[in-house]
Amino acid sequence: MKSATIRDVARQAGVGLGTVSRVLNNSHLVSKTTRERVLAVIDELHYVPNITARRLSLGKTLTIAVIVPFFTRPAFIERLRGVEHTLTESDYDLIIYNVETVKRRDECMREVPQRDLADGVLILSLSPQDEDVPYLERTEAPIVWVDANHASLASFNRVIVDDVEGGQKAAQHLIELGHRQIGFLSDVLEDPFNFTSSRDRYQGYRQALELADIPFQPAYHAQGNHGRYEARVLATKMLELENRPTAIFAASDTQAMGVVEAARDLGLSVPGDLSIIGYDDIEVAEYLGLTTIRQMLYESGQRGVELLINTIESKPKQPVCEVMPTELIVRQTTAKL
Amino acid sequence: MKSATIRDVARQAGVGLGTVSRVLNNSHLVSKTTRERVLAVIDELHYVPNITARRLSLGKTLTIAVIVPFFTRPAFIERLRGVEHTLTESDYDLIIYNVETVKRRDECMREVPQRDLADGVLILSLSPQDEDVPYLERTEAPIVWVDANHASLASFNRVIVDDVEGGQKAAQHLIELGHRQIGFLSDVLEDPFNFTSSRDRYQGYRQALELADIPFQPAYHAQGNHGRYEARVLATKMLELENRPTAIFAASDTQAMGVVEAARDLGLSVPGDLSIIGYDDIEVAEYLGLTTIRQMLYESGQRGVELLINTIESKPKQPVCEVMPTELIVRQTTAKL
DNA sequence: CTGTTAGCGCCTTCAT
DNA sequence: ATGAAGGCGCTAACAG
Repeated sequence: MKSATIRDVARQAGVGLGTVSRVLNNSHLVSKTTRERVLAVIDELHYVPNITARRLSLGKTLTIAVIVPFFTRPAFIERLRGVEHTLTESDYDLIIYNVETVKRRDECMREVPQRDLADGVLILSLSPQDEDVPYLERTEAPIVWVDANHASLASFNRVIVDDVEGGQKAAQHLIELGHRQIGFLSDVLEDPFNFTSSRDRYQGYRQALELADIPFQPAYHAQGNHGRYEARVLATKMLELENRPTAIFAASDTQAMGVVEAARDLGLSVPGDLSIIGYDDIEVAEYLGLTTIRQMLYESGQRGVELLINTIESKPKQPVCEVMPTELIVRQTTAKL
Repeated sequence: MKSATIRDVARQAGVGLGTVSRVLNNSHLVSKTTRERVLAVIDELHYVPNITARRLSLGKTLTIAVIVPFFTRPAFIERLRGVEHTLTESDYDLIIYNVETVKRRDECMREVPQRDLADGVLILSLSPQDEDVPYLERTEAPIVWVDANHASLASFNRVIVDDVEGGQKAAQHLIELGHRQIGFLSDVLEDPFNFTSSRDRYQGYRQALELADIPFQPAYHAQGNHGRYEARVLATKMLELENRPTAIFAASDTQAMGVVEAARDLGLSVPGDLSIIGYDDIEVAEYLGLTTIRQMLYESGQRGVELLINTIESKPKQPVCEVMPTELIVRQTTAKL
C-alpha cells in the first residue's frame, strides 16, 4: 500500500499543505486547534515525512559519511566508536564507506565528497595523494581528516597523532631498559594506501636509536602486510638471526601479538628473553599484559565529528589541526635486559 | 560555488535534459556523437548527478540500513563485516544504526523501516517485542532479521543460529570430558534488549545436563552485564564456592576471557583445575587457545544481505528462515577432569 | 534518436 | 494564521 504524503494529510485535515509542513517543522505560525487537528490526521494515517523529498527541498542530507579503511581492525573500530557515539547525540545519520582496495579508496575519496549524499565527510586514516588534490579542491561537502597527512591538507580541519613522537617513546622505553638490539616490525612502509603511521613510527624509532648512539641495523627492520600471522612470520625470521634482537617494537598491537606468538614458537620467554612493545593500546592489550603506546583512538573520532559538525553548521573558520597525545603504557611484555 | 545541474550540462551541450539524463543512465537511445559531446561537457563542468534528486525521482534510495546493537563488540563486528563485504559488491550504500539503549532500540526498530531512507533494512541480533508488531506490519521497506526470534517473525526472511543446540554442544563437550560440576555464565537472561541468544544457550546447557542426569545447581548459574570485567567478577564468586565447578561454560568468548582472568586471580590453572569453554569463536579465541562454539558470524551477515537484496529486487517469495550451524572448536582451555 | 513536460514529496515565499 | 504556487534536480513518458 502506498504510504501517505503530506498532501493526503492536508486533504484529510481540510487544510493546505503548507500548514501541514508547518506543523511538521514546529512553526509557531499555526493555531493550536489546527495543529491538533493535523497531528490527529498524521497519527491516523501513520504519516511519516519522506526524508528524500525533505532533503532535496532543504538542500541538506542530514547525514555524515565516514570513509574508513579496514573498518574491522580494532584500532579503526575504536575510532569509529568515537564517531558513532558523538553522531548519535546529533541529528545526523551515519553512512560508512569501508575501504579495502586502492580502487575503492580512490573512488571514495574522489566521489563521496561530491555526491552530495552527505553534509560532511570524515576521512579516517587515509591520506590523499597528489592526484587527489584537484578533486578535493572542488568538493561540495566539508571534509575533516583524522590521522592523515599530506601537504595539501593545510586548508582542512584535521585531527592527527604525533606518531613520530609515539614511535620514539616506544624505542626509548626499550633503550632505557638497557636494550641495544631493537627490532622494528611494521606494515609495508611504502604501501599503496599511503598510510603514514607506520612510516612515522619508524622514523621515531630511528630517531631514538640515533639519540642513543645505537647504529641502525637493516636486519632488525621487518615490514610486511598487516596482520598477526604475517607479523609472526616476520618476527620468526628476525628472531632466528645469528645475533637476534633482545627487544622488538611492533607498529601495532595486532602485530605485537604475532611477535609474541613467534617468541612462543621459538621457546623464547617474554619478557625474559625478548621484550615486546606494541602500539595503539587496543582493548585486548590490557588483557594480554602488552606494553604499548596508547593513542587516543576514541577521542580522535569524537573530535573529528565535532569539528565536522561545527564547520557544517557555522561559518567556516580558520582550519585547525589538533594533535592528540600518545602515552607509554608499561605492562608485562617489556623488562630490563 | 554552486555545482552544476543536469540543466547546465544540457544548455552547454546544446541538448535537452532528457538526453543528458539518458547518457547518464546508459540508454541506447542516444547517438554516439551527442553522447560524446554530452560526456565532454559533463567532464568540463565536473558535473556529478545529485543523488537525492535521483532518489526522489526513482522512488528508491539505493541504500540499505543496518540496525545493530553494540556494533563494536567482536561478534557483531564480524557479522557487520559480512554485511559490508556483500554490500560493496552491490550498488547500495550502507547506513548504520548502532543501538546501545532501549530507547534507541525502539526508535530504530519502529522508525527506520518507515522513514524510506533505505530500500531495505537488516536487523541484527535484535528481536522485536509485542509492542513493535503493529509498526512492523505497516513497514515500507522489506526487513530481514539475523539472529532474531519472535512469534511475529514468521512472515519475514530470517537467518538464525540454533543457539540451543550450540549451548548443548558446549555443555556436552564438558560432560564428555568427565565434568559434572559445570557452571554457566552469561548476560542477564531477561535483558531489556530482548536478546535471545543467552537464553537459548542456557536452555541448551540445561538440556545437556538433563540428558546426562546431572542435577542443575542454581549456584552454578551466574548472569550479569556483558563484558570481560563483569564476567571476571561473577566467575570469581562462583569459583570461591565451597564446592566450586570444575568447568565453566561462558555464553560468549569475551566472557570466557573474564573467566580465565578469574581463574588466574585465584591461582587455578586452566585447564588443569578448571575447564573453560566460550561461544562465538571471535578472532582472538584462536590466539588465546580458547575452546569454543563457533558460529558463522560473517556468513550470517552475508546471507542476510543477500536475502534482503533478493527481496528488494524481485517479487517477494515465500519467506525463508535459514539456520546457520554451530561447531565445537576444541583448543587448550578444556581437558579431562 | 531527441526535446519537452509532468511529476517525485517537501519546504518556503508570497499573498491574503 | 493559512492557502496557493514555485522550485529543489532528476527520471520517464510522450510527442515528434
